[in-house]
Amino acid sequence: MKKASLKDIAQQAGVSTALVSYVLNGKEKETRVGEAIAEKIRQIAKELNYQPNHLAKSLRSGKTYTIGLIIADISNPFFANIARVVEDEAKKNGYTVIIGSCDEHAEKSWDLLNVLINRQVDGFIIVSCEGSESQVHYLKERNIPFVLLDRHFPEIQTDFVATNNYKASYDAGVHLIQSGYSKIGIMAYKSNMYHMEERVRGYKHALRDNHIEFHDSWLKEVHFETMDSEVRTAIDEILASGQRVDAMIFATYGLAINALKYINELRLKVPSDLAIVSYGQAEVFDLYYCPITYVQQPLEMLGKTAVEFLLTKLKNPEEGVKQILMEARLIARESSKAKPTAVGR
Amino acid sequence: MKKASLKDIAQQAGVSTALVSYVLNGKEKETRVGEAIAEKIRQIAKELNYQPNHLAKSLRSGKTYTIGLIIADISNPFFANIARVVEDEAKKNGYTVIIGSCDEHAEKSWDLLNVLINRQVDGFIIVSCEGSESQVHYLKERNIPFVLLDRHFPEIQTDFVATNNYKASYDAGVHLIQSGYSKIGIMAYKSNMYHMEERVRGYKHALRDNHIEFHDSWLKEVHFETMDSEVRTAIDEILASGQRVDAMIFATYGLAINALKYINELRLKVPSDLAIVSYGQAEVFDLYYCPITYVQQPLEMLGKTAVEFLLTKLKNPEEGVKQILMEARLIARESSKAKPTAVGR
DNA sequence: TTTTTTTGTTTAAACGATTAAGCAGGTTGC
DNA sequence: GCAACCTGCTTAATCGTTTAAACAAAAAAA
Repeated sequence: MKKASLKDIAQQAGVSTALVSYVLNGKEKETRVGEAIAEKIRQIAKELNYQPNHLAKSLRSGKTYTIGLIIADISNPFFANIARVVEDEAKKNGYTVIIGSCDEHAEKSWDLLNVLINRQVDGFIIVSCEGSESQVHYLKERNIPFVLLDRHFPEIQTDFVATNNYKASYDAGVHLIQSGYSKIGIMAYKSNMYHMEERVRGYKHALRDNHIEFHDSWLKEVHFETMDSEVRTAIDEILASGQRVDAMIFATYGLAINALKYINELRLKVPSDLAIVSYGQAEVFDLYYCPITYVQQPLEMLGKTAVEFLLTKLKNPEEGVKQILMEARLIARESSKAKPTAVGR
Repeated sequence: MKKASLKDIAQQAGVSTALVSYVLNGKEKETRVGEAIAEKIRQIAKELNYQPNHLAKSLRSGKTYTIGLIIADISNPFFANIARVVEDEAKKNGYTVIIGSCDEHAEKSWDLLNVLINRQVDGFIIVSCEGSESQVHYLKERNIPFVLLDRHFPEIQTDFVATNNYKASYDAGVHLIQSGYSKIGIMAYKSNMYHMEERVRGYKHALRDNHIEFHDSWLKEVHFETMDSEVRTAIDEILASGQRVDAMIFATYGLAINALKYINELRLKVPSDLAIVSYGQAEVFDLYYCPITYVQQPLEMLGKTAVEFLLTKLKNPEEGVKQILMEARLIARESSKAKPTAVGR
């Protein structure tokens, strides 16, 4: 059973395809189609279960009603959740999303970008990875609409929707300090991505503003690709250091997971041996024997707003640059509970 | 800067678009294009950074090199992992995946199906939900290639790739029994989906084969939509019953998560108060204070095989029906460790 | 020299839609 | 009675490709 096309309907109705198109697109009034023939066309369309061919429509109109979503990894719960929000929000507006995982790899990201551009997506929502500045510039030059999500490049003027990571880390630091911890480490990715730097900067400022001297050994930066092993040595080091930390901030979900596994192996007790605050969001944090304090990013709003920005841009390409930093919320749990032995406050 | 088309290249080279198409598709030999002109065309194509328009190609060829993946929810780690495997495997073969989440809702699933059919996907990989039999029949009638993944309808003859759920549950049951538990409950979705029934059936047979009488109160079926509250009452009941269970099997990840939260609230100790085996797969199971024994489904193989089945079907639509049930592996952990008070063995 | 074959290229239809423009035939206005 | 306007429809171009078929010119075979 071949799919019915406009032509098939036209033939059955004994009219031209133009009329069929008009009627089926609700333009019968403007184009003065006879009421009787219109009804007949609708009838036949229903009988043949006519479904318009999106490819043809898109080729003609230049609009595919498709948006490309480039993220690091769909199997990471943070991105999976974001993706879900984006999918739903897009669908609400008649758009379809194509998701691509680039594994924090600029090259894969380029590939994805090109594949999706060839597929004529109308625009992109992108969680940029390190070294992908050129891709952003390319999109700007080519005048392809896009919105950066979760991460952005401050030196490049673009639309973006992200979290105020500085503030989030600052809050996390202050929270730990107020809970009586004073030797606070942080683990982050080795990266010059702005959002990562901000996460570290916020933490440092929290220390500074509370008159705690920062020690270089407290900052552990690991490579994304070799995270599994590096996290372990990093933990070993940070615990062995002269200034052994009593609390740690993990700048991403992946780091926290790896660290927690190792911490369990070491039989360290959270929070008595080590207090913890992490970025990210997942069931683990609730179900861990000692529920983990975490930085709750406004996932839903991030995703929705990104879609919204992109869609308005698609409607009105001339509109000005839209940028927004959303505030995260620190969800305090057991893993950072006030130190019983705290003397200070 | 408009995108360069075949026509643009043809104009610059002073030839017809046909030649350009031939050269750029590597058909210069068969179609005897002059070597000099061919080189010139390639040169100009590179200069203009020509990227073929996928829409036009697809419209002409009837192939989009796109496959639709319909799952319950991309934010569920099981599906997210599957999706990732499918994405990678598809990309390897030059295909793009469009993912849709239907929330176990037959109606949403229909919507997705139609949207994707209109977008002319070449075929589908579908994790069917309850009540979607008609959709499967529709695809068969319309002769649209598809493979069912993870779930299937035994009464409908289709390609499928799934787990041997009967065996998996049977193994889970036997494992618990051998570990000294004898009052074993199971929580599943209220559903007449085959995979769910098999999970219950395997469990029942494990009891039967080990001369343990099954009690109706040991089987708790909850509705997917109202899972949050129903799981709690189910746990309350199964623990209050005359035949209080000492172990439980959770037939899905979602059920386990909800149950564990409640079990934590109740301050029940796993496994001493209640041993646990669960389906699903996620970091939680590793990091729970008492690592959870779980049924490890061969995610990677499931996804890869589904793509493989679909692609061979796309290449050769006439080929016979392909069905495969893969074996799961029980990963035994603390949550089902041998009962210290066990008398039997 | 004429016919056939080969070579290199163009033409044009097709995929399935949209839409500006054209064209009869009927009404209305003056 | 003739221009102007409506009404209801068709024609044909277009989007960017692919590809069978046609074609002209040159080379080979007769």
